Amino acid sequence: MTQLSEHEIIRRQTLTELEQLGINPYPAETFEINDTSKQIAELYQQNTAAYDGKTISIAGRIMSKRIMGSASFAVLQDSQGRIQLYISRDELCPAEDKTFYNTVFKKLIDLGDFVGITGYVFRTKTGEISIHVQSLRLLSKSLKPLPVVKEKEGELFDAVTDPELRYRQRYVDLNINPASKEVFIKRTKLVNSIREYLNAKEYLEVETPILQPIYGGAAARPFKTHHNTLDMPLYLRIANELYLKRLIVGGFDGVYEFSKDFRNEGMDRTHNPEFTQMELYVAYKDYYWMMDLVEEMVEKVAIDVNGTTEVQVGQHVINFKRPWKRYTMFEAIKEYTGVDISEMDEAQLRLTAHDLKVTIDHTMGKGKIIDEIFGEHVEPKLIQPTFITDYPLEMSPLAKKHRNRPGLVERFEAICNAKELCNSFSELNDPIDQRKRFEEQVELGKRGDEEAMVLDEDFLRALEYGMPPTAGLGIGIDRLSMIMTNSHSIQDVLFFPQMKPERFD
RNA sequence: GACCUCGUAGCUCAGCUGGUAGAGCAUAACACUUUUAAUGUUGGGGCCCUGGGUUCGAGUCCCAGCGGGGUCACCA
Repeated sequence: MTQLSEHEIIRRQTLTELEQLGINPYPAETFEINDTSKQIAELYQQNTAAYDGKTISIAGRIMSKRIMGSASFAVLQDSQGRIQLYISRDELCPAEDKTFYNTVFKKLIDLGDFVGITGYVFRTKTGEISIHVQSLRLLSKSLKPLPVVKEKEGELFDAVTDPELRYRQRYVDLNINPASKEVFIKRTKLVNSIREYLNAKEYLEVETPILQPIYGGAAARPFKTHHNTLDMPLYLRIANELYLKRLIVGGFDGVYEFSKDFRNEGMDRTHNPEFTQMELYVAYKDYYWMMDLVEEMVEKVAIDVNGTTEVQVGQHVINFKRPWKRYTMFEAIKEYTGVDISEMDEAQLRLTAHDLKVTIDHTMGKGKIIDEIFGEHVEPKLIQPTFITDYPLEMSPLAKKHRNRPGLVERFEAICNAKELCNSFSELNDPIDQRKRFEEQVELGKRGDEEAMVLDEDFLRALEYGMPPTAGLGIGIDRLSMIMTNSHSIQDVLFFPQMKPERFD
């Protein structure tokens, strides 16, 4: 343990003093609550009479104290917000003995302590809805001082903005930064919104393994672990695609999963080693159908989370109202570079890339070069939600070949705020083609591509039994949350983002 | 991985061309019966991220490390 600060020493002393006065700083008995700060503020605002003669009982942390002799004001923060307390000595201590007010309340109750209070609602001279306290009970003592953030007319003073403190000690951040709390409430609304939408269509929410003997479904480096009893390596999943498709083979028409996936790669403001995806597979559908679904679902999410289809994101206002623009990848490149590459061979593509100042190397094939041109010249310009369709075959080993465009697959991504929002295709259900594509991946792996896919015999066996035509979708929940909450960094939408260990010396 | 940048009291931050540590809030004591960034008076509180170096002297300059943030690269 680190050395105690002056504040911490003093708070430990007050613990002893409380005990000497017969007050348990961590009582076990339940304190019954019958209201919240938010409800009181809203209801009293509308109808003062609603609280006539009513004794309310709420609990939370003391966030500030203003003592003026034998009367005091304090601010109580509960899960819903804050409300002012008015405490008068002679009401808290009607008898001769004023110890509870003079000593316990004034000196031994600190900022951050949890208290339960009863009293009645009124409005102060200055018009603030407050609680006239009749009884106060310590529910839990705080031994470390929370940072004190003050506020006047919406302006914050001494707000804690240090990202390190906010991410490492999220419990502190949530207590003192209401905006931070709001982000996480919105994230949950977003997840609920998607779930409602998919449940209404009667798709089945399922769970599939996180520990997998063979990882698959995406191009990424996995985390490896080991099972002791079986004495075998296991991988943390990088995607759940292959398991969900097995369920479509098994006869479900629509399955989805919110899944934590793990990728052992670089970290930056849009990548955390563990992240959440929602993957959906629907039988007898194709990627065109899935585009309609994504538009409808994300539009609903925007409304459920923010009440409108328009969301402020950085400098832009992004509008999720349907319909979204749709381009094939070739059309998009032509639109933003003026060059039509749809008929080019690899040599011509290399020249074009050079002309467009896109850096490429010799290991890149046709598909990769196209992807580089797109990534350099198109993606950064796509702010409003836009579908890009029909990707090069080489980049998409799990997608079905395009019905009438050779060399391409039936795949789309939705791009928004210059970032991929989701990825979807008409799923490859031809087991012979799938085996070939896996084998090509294995070749890439042998040549040193650490992200190449691994051949999954059991998955191929499943396809050989037959999988109906299926549309699949993966949508990044963290990225969508970032957009819907105007968050600059993925760390702002994860309660506990991954960080290097803190040192406690 | 490369480069840039930051690390000083519980919190927010000053600290000059190197001269021995400052403010506001918080905290402690006193006063105050409708305050609201409450106020007034008086105190206490620092391994200046860590370790080396230069120097008579380092919070400050140099090197290395640790941690955070950013840009780029890698990567979906």
